[in-house]
Amino acid sequence: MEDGTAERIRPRDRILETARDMFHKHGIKGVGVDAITEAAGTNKMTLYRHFESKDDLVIECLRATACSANAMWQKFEAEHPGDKLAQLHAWVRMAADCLMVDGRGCDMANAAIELSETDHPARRVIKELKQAQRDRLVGLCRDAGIGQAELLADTLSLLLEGARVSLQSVGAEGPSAQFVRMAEGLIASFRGAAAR
Amino acid sequence: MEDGTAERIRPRDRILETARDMFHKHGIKGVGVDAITEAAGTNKMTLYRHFESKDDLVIECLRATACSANAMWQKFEAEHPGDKLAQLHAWVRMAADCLMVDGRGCDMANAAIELSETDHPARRVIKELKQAQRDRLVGLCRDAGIGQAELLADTLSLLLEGARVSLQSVGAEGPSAQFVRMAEGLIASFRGAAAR
DNA sequence: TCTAGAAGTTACAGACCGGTAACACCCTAG
DNA sequence: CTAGGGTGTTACCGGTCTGTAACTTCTAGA
Repeated sequence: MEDGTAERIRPRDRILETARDMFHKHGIKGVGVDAITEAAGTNKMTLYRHFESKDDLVIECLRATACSANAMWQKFEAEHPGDKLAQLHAWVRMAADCLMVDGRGCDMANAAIELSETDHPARRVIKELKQAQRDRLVGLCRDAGIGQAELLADTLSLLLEGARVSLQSVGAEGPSAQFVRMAEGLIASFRGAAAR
Repeated sequence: MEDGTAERIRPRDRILETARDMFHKHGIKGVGVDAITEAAGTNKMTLYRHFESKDDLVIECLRATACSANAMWQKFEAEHPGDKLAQLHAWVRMAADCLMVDGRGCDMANAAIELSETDHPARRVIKELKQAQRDRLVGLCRDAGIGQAELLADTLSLLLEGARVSLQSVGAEGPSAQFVRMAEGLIASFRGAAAR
């Protein structure tokens, strides 16, 4: 009984995973709950037994995305324990890989753009989770011994955010192609300013 | 007859202007043609007499946006004739003002995110117009006598793009607040590198 | 003043949306 | 074996969406 059934994931998790994937690819308003449940091999009723509404599902997807991001940060620490500068370079490499493979932007940012209503419940969550990621990057820069850690972290944040959206509007041959060079140049520049 | 009727703009232009405003505020999928025509003080039939489809209207709106951007560039040249460096600083100031006053991102980028279908007719137009703006900024940097003009222009592009989306996700107190300092620092740094 | 074309009005088609109700089913824990 | 909770199925509600048809009204120009 432990075999075979182990293959079968709980419907709630299937829905969540499928929804994340479809929201990411087609946008939130671009995919309906029917399409999600069908792709997840279940039905609408089961979705609404596990999630209060589509908005609720969206929020849960965003939380799952933040959770994945957390795992990424833990991987940096595991691969370069204690070496904060190496972790920063790993962050740049991860960001670049993300640009190469994905083609579509950050789920949080995309959601923020799509859900333009200022009082939309997801906006609170997005702001909160984005703020947490920012704090994390600032902390990493500071621990790497960089002066003006906030400014570097914010600049890198904007560069990545811009690269992800530019990738969608201008394309892969656009400004985003230079992301790594920009990021590494900035880090070197900020490190040099501290040494001087 | 020239008075009074002069106030009344042609329905097509009213629709176009209203659509631009509403698409900008609520997104493309967030506003229907009925809402646009009502806000423009006309009706759906008139819209479909002037535009083949909603997609066609969207494309026309994007072209109008690009046209406004062109006017901005001409203003730079008019205010600082021949002084390309001053024009570059004016670009930074304009971008910052845009961040302050607007709160919502670039129409082209927003549209690219929202219209995720890779074969959507608007995507061609977006790519084309964004590419033109990029070329323009590269040209300005080069004419300002900056070495690695492409790299500076692309970095500034990504910074602005990132600031506009960050403004929507993290908020005004987020990384986008430092945009001017970042941009001016970059310009100074690239100018310094050329002088050295 | 007459006329042609532009614009307004109403109604509708067909599809999709989020969300719910009622009921049948299956599988597992006891 | 049985009871019950999780799941699947079907049908439906009210609303909104893009787009069209047929008809009336307005208005500018000759």
